[in-house]
Formats: sequence, structure tokens, C-alpha cells
Amino acid sequence: GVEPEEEDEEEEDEEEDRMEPLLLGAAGGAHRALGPKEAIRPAPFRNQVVSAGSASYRVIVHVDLDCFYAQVEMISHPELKGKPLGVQQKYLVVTCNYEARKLGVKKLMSVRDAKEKCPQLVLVNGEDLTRYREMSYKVTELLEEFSPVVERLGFDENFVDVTQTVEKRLQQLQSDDYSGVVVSGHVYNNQSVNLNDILHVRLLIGSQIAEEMREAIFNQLGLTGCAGVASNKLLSKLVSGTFKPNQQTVLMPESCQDLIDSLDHIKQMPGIGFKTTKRLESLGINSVHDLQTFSPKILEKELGISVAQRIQKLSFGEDNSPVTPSGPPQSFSEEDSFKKCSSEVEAKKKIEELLASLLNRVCNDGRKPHTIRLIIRRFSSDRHFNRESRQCPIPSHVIQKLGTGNYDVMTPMVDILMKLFRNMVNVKMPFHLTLLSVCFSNLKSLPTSKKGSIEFYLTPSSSTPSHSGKRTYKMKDTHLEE
DNA sequence: TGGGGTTAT
DNA sequence: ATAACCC
Repeated sequence: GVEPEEEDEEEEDEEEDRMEPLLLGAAGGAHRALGPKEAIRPAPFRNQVVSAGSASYRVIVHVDLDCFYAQVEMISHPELKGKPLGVQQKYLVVTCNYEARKLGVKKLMSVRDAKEKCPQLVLVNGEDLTRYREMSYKVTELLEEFSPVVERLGFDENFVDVTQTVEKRLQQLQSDDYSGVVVSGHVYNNQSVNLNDILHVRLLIGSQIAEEMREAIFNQLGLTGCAGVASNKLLSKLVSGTFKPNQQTVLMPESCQDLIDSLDHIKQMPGIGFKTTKRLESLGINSVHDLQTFSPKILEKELGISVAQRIQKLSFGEDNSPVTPSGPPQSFSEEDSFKKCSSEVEAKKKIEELLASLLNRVCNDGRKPHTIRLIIRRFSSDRHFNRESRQCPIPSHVIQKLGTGNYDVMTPMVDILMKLFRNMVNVKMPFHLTLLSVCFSNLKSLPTSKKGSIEFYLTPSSSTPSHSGKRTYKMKDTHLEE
């Protein structure tokens, strides 16, 4: 027989040690539970975030706006307030307000079913995401004032690592007297709170911060939402949904098992998606308990070591993934779906529309995309999982024209996109597409350093044979990323 | 099923 | 370039 390996976390530890000082500055540091080995290692960065005794214990807030698109629409159209409202994309009601929900409308319900359930339902078109996107970033920016460590999840959810913020407030408290600390909002399971337990005190302060966040979002942006406070992202997300709408809940560590037991199927576990659920079901794994007790070795063979270990940890409520600050977006895309597109001319028109919107967005962003991608969906029985794409670098002379309004950047871009199109679609043969999408990625900042002046990029040159007295310049080698 | 996003392979 | 995940 072969000895089982025990030290399979060695590499990971070294990697994380190198990153720790960085994360302490930017991300609040304590981003995972301490392993047993680390506790006895004399690490120079230990104890910087959370004092000894409580190990590294994070406080994470998950903020989840209530029916976000519908709220934005009710702000844009106040006369709709109080009426059952649905937001429509194509023939789907993608979300709706609580008046509509009371009358039986569900998210992602077809327009026909929704109207049948609720004939008074008011529908607004939500295919243009511009206003939602703008409001979404306002929320993220507001949250960043509480802690710079904010990770976006979709347009309507954010994770905030408030570990450092909590620590500051703890230190401001009169010498270890926690008797005045109270919870804000619900405590999951109505669990009793112990002020002698420093972890409890930290989470309570987290709940107060969460309350302040929701207050700020409401007062400054007019939006309501839920919040969950817990020791990691998974638990904060699960607990934020326990009191809905416009309420918040904190999870004390002792109730962790109850929270994950409240899931009635593994597909409700964030991180376990459609594909993994199918494969787990084929192994006879349906409940969280099934996953907890399943043989790790067999699971690793079925799903690969990475997925297997990660999701089995999730089943115990363990999640060491850090809150990664999202910053500005990594990509911009616009898509349109339709019943049928079967000619090149038709496709070109739609691509031009998508591109025009994208160019506006990219122009407002300020950064320049260096990659462009075209995505298609061909007609097929399984609508899902059937996209193809081609991408290529954007030629530098096109990139340079991007910010400037006066040059035509559409024409060269459309030419590129149509080449990508013909690379994917044999236009001499009949075809049937149901979606087109254009994506800009590989965004690079313009060099904005010191003086935004041109002379920063030019270096004086003395070798000027023809025009003595006139100064000439040579290009410096320059890269766009500072 | 929409119109977006992200990271890993 | 695709596949998985998230909303």
C-alpha cells in the first residue's frame, strides 16, 4: 500500500503567506481560518488584524437589494408605486415588486403566465440595463465608504469585509466593556447572544454596520435591501435571505449547522450550480447532509480535487474565499436575443447597434479595451450551453481613436466583427442564430501619471540635422498600464 | 428563459 | 475558446 498524503496544503500556505501583507493593507487581512500548522508558526503578520485568542475570524456583510430592477423603475416612475409591477425582457418577467409577488407573480415567469395570474400587472421593458447598471455602481461605491473591500455579485448584491471596521470600533470601546453592545436586526434562530464571547461581540458590531449601510443606501439612493452578517461569504449570503424584504440577520457561529440544514437541496448552495448538481444527483447526493457524509475520495474522482474539496467544505458552512474587491469592470458587453437571424446583412445591423451602445459605455469609462469578442447562439433544442465566440486584439490605431469623438471608429470595428462573424458562421450555408453579443475586454488604463502632459511620453532628442533650433522628439517606449 | 457579469481550465 | 459559476 501507499502512505496517504497528509501535507497537501503546503504549497497553498506559502502562496498565501506572500499575499498576506498585501491583503492586510487592501483587503482587511484575515481572509481564511487559520490552519493548525499556522498556529504554531512564528509568522510576522499574525495578530495584526484580530488579536490573539480569537484566531483569524472575519466579519462579512452580504447586502442584497430587494427586487432591484423593479425598485429602480419605481424611482424613475413614481406613479407606478403601489401597483403590481414587473420588469420584462423579451417574453419573460425577470423580476417584479412585492405587490406583484403577493398576487402570484414569480421571478423569470413568462409574460403569459404572469398576466394570467395577475391581469392588473403593469409591465415595463428592462432590456436596456443602463440605469440599473448606474444605480448598481452607486450602491457599490456607497458601500466602499464603509470598507474598501467590496465584491460585487451581479448588479444587486455586494459582499463587504468589515473585519477592520469592527476592530476599530472595538478599540474605541471603553476598556473591554461590551455590556452596551446590542444587535441590530434579527439574530438567526433567535439564538441568545453572549457578550463574554468576543466573536459574538464582533458580529453584533457587524450587524450595526450593516444597519448603517442599509440606512445609507435608503437615505442616499432610495433603495431598500436585506443584509446578512456572518464569518464568511457563504454564511453571510445564506443568512441574508432569512428575513425578506428590507430586513437583516446576523448568524452566530453556534447556529451555522442549523442554517445549512435549512437548505432542502444541494442546488440551493451557492457555488453548486446546474452541472455539479446533476452530477451530484447521479451519485445519490441530494441533501446537504448527503454531501457532508459522502466519501471525499470518491467525490474527488468524480468532480476533480478542486471542485470536490471546495463544495464539500461548503456543505459544512466553510468558505475561506476572500472578499475580492471588484473595482471597475473587467469587461463590457451588450447582447440581444431574438427568434431568428439568418442573413449576414441582418446580423451586421444588429452588431452595429450593439457596438454603438458599447462604444458609448467604453468612452465614459475612460479605459481602453484591447480585445473584442463576438458571441453567437445558434438555434438548437437546448437553448442553454450553446454559445460560440471568436475574439481578437483590437488594432492599436483603432484603440487610439476610441476616446476621440471625431474619428469614425465604427467602420473598422464593424469590419473586424464581421470577419469574426464569418469565421464562425459559413454565410454561404443557411444559418439560424438566436443571439448576438459583442464584448470588450482586456481594459487598460490610460497613462495618467504626474502631468497628463504629452511631454511625459516624449524624450528630448539632440540629433536634429535638418532644423537646427527646432526641438524634436522621439517616442519613448511606453506601455499603457502605468 | 434575459442581459448581463466572473474565474478556471 | 470554452466551461463553469453568480445575479
